[in-house]
Amino acid sequence: MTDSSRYRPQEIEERWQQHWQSQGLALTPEPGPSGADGEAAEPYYALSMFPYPSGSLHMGHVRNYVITDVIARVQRLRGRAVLHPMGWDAFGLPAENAAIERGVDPGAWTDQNIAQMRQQLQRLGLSIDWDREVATCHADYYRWTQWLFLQFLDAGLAYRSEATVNWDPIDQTVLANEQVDGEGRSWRSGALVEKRKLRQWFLKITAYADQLLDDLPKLEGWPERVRTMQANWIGRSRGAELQFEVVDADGAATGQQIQVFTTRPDTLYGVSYVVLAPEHPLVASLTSAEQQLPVTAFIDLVGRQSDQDRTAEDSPKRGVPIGARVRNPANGELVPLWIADYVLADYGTGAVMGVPAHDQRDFVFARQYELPVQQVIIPEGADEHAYEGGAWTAAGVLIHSGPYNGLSSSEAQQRIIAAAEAGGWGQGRVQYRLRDWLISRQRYWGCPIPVIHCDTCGVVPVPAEQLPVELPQGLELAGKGGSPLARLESWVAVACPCCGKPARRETDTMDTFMCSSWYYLRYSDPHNSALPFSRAAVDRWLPVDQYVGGIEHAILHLLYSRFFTKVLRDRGLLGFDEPFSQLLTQGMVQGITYKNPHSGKYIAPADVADPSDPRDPITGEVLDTFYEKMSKSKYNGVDPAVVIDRYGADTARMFILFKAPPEKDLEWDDADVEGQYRFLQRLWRLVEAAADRGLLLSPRSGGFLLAPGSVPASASDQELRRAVHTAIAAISEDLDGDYQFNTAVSELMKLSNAMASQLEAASEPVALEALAVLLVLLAPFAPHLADELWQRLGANPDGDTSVHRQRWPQVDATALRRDTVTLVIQVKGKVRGQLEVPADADAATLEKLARDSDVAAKWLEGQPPRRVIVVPGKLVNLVP
RNA sequence: GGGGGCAUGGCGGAAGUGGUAGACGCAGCGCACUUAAAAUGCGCAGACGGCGACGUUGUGGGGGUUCAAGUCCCCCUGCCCCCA
Repeated sequence: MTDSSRYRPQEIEERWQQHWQSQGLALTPEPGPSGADGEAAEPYYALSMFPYPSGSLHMGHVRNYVITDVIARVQRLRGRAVLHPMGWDAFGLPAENAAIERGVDPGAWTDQNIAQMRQQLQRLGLSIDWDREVATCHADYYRWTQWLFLQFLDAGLAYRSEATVNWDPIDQTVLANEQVDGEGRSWRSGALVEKRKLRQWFLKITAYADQLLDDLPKLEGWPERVRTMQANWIGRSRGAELQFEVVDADGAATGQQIQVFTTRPDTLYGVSYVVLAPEHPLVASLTSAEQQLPVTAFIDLVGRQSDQDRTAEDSPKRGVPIGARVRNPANGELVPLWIADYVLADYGTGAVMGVPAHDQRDFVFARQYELPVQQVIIPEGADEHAYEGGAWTAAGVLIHSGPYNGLSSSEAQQRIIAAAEAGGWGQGRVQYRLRDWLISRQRYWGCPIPVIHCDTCGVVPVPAEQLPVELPQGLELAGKGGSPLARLESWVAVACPCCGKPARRETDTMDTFMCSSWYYLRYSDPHNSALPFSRAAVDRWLPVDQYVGGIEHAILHLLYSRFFTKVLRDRGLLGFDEPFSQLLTQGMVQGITYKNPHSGKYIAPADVADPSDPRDPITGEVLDTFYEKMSKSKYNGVDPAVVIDRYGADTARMFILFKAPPEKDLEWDDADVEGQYRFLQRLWRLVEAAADRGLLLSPRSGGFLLAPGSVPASASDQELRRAVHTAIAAISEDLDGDYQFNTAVSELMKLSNAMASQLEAASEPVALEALAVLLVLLAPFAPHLADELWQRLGANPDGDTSVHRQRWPQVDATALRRDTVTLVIQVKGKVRGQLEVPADADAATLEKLARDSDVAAKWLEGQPPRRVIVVPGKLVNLVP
């Protein structure tokens, strides 16, 4: 073989990328009748979660965009009109921090990063329609984020309110609940979040809690896990709101009421105290003179704790009585009123009834402060003395509950709620864990909230025709002390759009998740300068057919986007209920990681001399070896650019698709990358050798398949054809709905193996069919190599019949047919032998063949089988 | 504590509705080519026993249903994720 015909990806990939661009292969066609054949092109929308433009592409990005690219390319080959766009989630703190640290302009810094990442992405050979690119930090995009905010405001779904909020002391801003993790830390800075009472903007996502929850079962194309996570997050619980009268020292009603929320109204007779959150508004007025001091001290103490610390089940429960009593509305009993750390002001009514016998937290609390424990529920069928100890929190049968004795928990709940509603002391209520979405941020690099504060008119929206409210440029950013925009007096001071008097701009910017909650809608109509998108465009392309991204967005981004979609639907701006039909949550890309177990230090793989016996290069200690998400601090990252330089994008793509199923974590392994490179080289040699022998494809597009039903004369031709059509069937199935790229690649390998041994003996039409099918099936995975070989086979002499313009091949069922099949003979369920039998033999024939076989003779020892099970085409089981 | 998911060779992973476990690849071993190596090609390869044809055993552990279980049911163990 001449040297010039070796597979050198470095020499072909960039050329094809440029060629595809000049041919407009990735541009979004208008759906509808298209092409000479007049076939209707159905729209297909393939979308990856857009990246934050950090400036450098990592392997997680590569995996994400390659998966979506394969899907987009397959759909094009299947004749769909494909929308496959890309954009940038470009507002956010890294740009602002870079500005503070290095004195650069955040906008310029971001644009430079975008340019750099776009170039890195293009090296992967992605079929992205760059004409539809968006960046959330550009005014022609955020103008519409502001416009949409005003829609929320107009709908009564955006409001400003004073609330106890999460404050990130490092990033100097507030955060939404969704952005605080289980340990009470900021999702971005990792700082322990503090509680502050501030006046902030919220979106009323709770108004859509029911819909967001009830529509989850419709999302059949979503992983069960994500749906469960969202359901847990919304956390709907049904219960009751009950009123306890406050009484004075003599037991006379004072006229004040305490409202408690409970999911267990059936335990009402077991109440031995009532607890208020320390922040509850009635605490001050109800505290008795002698309890004043301890109550004040306690409130001060609790103020320094996080919600997580306060409500964790294993943390100690603390509280103080405030010196007042309330009356149980069911039995008239007087019980003390306490405040305690485990009750939160903004959850439910900020007050709970203490039922130590049937709630674990109440139980711990009651034990600690020697409050009475009254059992009112017993397990069904148990006697009332059978249980003693921890709280019995399950449902059961009521005791010590007056008229409700003997009822089941669920029946008692209904009756007690009914009694409360009739008696005017409570009602049934649904409670959510979901809080309203806090969207204001005291930072510069975000989308300005388009309202103006006027002393006369109050909060005035900026008129739509004055949008965008542009971010002022050239600001001095300090990173401390409130919103930077607030210090820019020339920007803040404006005339009220309503009355014309001097007024002040809102200086908070929006949470970046606002910007990312609607970008997938903008791609349908990215250049619209009159609206964020036209109803026609958005309804044509959406919902997104396939969305691909990381599981880390299971709650935040996906919940917010669903919320946006439902609100915009109710505003008549779009006509569907859910934004994403199918969701694929791809696993992480992990790198091999070495860690010194004693010092805890990470060691770079390059410093480990012998990977089979990894040791610390300095101390010689044996290192721990494991796979973990790639990151700089662990020295376990692999730079995509280095891999592409060395092996080409096609190898990187193939490796990443083959190594693991898409939703599982993927362990990066250089040896496997080499293996993948070898496979592509084998393909190259296989096709080149065929071309050298004069096997050439005519440029006619789509005409490479043999007529359906063709049966070649020779057995070897039939065998090759069977391999070809088996591959078509298997790969088509792997790419249908739930994606199994790993097995699809392995089917390509099998086809290539079959062709390597059978192609030379094959007749020309069968060989050409095999070659063409191989390259079309390969095209979505290794697009450069497939197009190069397609051309080398003569199928693209003028450059306009690219392999990517072909049609996905159809399976010819006759090619899969066999004359004989291997029949497995089992004796008592164990495989004892096999027999070649005619493929069309009926059950009786198969049974006879099996009974008469040597295997039967050997294992049945002359005894006739008691029973025979025949699975036609598969096996015969002889049971002695 | 509640919920969701997972467990298959040395490794990554395959196995429509129960029907030949280990496809495909990596690592490994043998052979060919080579002065040699690399590359390439051909072959072997779950474990145990046997020179062999074969046999036994085997999908985290234990039980069950079935002619037949990686797959279905029950119990247990371990790991991951979400919510407390």
